[in-house]
Amino acid sequence: MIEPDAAAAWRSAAVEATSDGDAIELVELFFFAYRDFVGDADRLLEKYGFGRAHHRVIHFVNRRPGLTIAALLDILRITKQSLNRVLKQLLEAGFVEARAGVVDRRQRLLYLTPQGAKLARDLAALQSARFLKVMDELPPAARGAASEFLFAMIDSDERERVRAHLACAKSAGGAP
Amino acid sequence: MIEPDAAAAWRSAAVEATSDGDAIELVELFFFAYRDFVGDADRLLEKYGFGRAHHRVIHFVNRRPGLTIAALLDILRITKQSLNRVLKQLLEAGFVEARAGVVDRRQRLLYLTPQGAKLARDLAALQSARFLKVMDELPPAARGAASEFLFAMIDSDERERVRAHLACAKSAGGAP
DNA sequence: TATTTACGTCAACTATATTGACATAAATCT
DNA sequence: AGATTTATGTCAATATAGTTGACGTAAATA
Repeated sequence: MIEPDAAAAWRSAAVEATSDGDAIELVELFFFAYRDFVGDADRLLEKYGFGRAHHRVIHFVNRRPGLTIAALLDILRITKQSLNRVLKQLLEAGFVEARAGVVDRRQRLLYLTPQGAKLARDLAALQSARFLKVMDELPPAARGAASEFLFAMIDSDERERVRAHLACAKSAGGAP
Repeated sequence: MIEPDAAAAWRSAAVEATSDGDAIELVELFFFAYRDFVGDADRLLEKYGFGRAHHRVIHFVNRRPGLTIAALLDILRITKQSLNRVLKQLLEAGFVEARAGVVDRRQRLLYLTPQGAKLARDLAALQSARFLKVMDELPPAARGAASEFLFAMIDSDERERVRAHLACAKSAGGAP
């Protein structure tokens, strides 16, 4: 076999150097990959009458219980008015709850209710499943490269913040 | 040095197997990476009064000159009414032109005008630049893995179509 | 006490998508 | 040739997710 499959062909072509044409292909692959990636969750959210905006709130509150409004706005990069609309819906529907901050009572610390936690688990399971399947399909040597690649795609002046977010979420999610 | 950087640490952790927790990290990295990736183009489009929807049309018409409306709808997965709004703007602003199909005169074959082609080049340059920089930062062995990873992230029943699209665009873009 | 901070809210607007109905011209089937 | 299907355009109403700007309130802080 001269060309086992197209993915392998791209790979071998890109090992030495990456041309401008290859980069455009990556642009398109990224577009299609993200489209399908969010599609999984969209179908589940529809059953609850929620959209992607609700998903993002549920996701990040799940990852960092006790998140403040300001911190969430900083992650999502939207205005408080825009967040407030979806957050209000999630609060009223009983998926998220807000407790007054203990150190600073102006802050509203966000937590998922059991119902919200279940939806978060279901959504995470869908999206994790895609990644786990992908990692299974990929040769072992390429697996770590995926996260390195995604991390490198983030604005360099944002990486430290993302790294801190991941580390914080890891400790928050891990210990009881 | 025990831990040169966080990306390498994730890599070594993921080489053997990918856990559920790792997958959630990938979900977040994908979110942040896509957010920053589209941000580049957004800032340029703003100067023209265009949005992401216009970008997608310009991108795919540039990649496949002579694309029909139906083919574009199939790629973008939106309704004709939604496409029509942005397409009309692009036609009126002189970035895209439509010629009647030669074999089937009902079809409107889409092409970029010189002005549209310039914007397409500028947008592509921005997004390619990010990928080229990323590929430069990544160890050579990880470069091909990026496209393999993105391709694997696409719905399996869609991959053939995407592969065909890339092959077609490659030949269309290459020859004069 | 004065000011700043964290957050909520009302209002108007934009961009992008949807569904549904209907129109037209060209291709194709019978 | 007439009937039907196909490719596309268009009008209208609606939904979601975002924006800017202005104003309010309670709590922390200078």
